[in-house]
Amino acid sequence: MAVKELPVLRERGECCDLPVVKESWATETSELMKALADPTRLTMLASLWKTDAPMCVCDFTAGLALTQPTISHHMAKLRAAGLVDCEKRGIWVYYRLHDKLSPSTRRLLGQLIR
Amino acid sequence: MAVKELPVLRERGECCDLPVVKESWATETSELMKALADPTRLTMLASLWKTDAPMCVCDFTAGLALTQPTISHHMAKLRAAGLVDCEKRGIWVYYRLHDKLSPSTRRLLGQLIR
DNA sequence: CTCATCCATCGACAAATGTCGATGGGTTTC
DNA sequence: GAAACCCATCGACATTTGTCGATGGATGAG
Repeated sequence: MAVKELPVLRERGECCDLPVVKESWATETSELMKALADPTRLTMLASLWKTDAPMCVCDFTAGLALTQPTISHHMAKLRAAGLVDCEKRGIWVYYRLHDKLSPSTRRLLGQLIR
Repeated sequence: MAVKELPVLRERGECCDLPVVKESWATETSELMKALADPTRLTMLASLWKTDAPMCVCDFTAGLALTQPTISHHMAKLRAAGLVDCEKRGIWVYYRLHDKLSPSTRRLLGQLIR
């Protein structure tokens, strides 16, 4: 609540410099956050994380109250973000967490899903 | 790429059960992710994280190529997400990271910002 | 008091996003 | 073959989101 130590006294019209934050970091990180910023996608990721087994689109269509195109749409976003990988096997398409997730991304998911 | 161990043979029309993922967790976590899913807000958070000093709206207006209402709008979102706190002091409104961030949220930000 | 500065809010707008129904391609079973 | 199933893509639509200009309140300097 209370600001303990105020910065040096302000002069009107003078602003503090911002620390350097790389624009590429901000855009790339926001892309990852966008992929995670949906309850359906989080649920799908958490399911894949917990079972640690490949699952098909129809599994999510059955478990979540959403149509098949919607599930495919969300899976495509997770795939575009590099979070998920898939393999076609017969009639089914098996999705799983991408096995080459960077350690930091894996830690991130672990923290979120716990 | 390759699915090592396939689940038990599938029957057409039969789907696997999803592990239990609480809906409240998904919606709450997605709210946090939405707050982080924007390059401007990430930059502002990283600035507050790195300087560990309160900063004003005009500082960000000067440092980022955005108008003052837009900066205020983003700050309001960060505040609504509980990530940021503010205190008015004279003409200025000082923003800082919320000092009562949960440990998990603090770890999360630490991982993102590095 | 008057004016300049900082800031939040409002209304407007374009762009992005989540969802659906319809369609069609692949694949297996009959 | 023919039919049934799984899935991706397309077009459409409503909602949300990021941005801006305009406005007004609050506060301090002159």
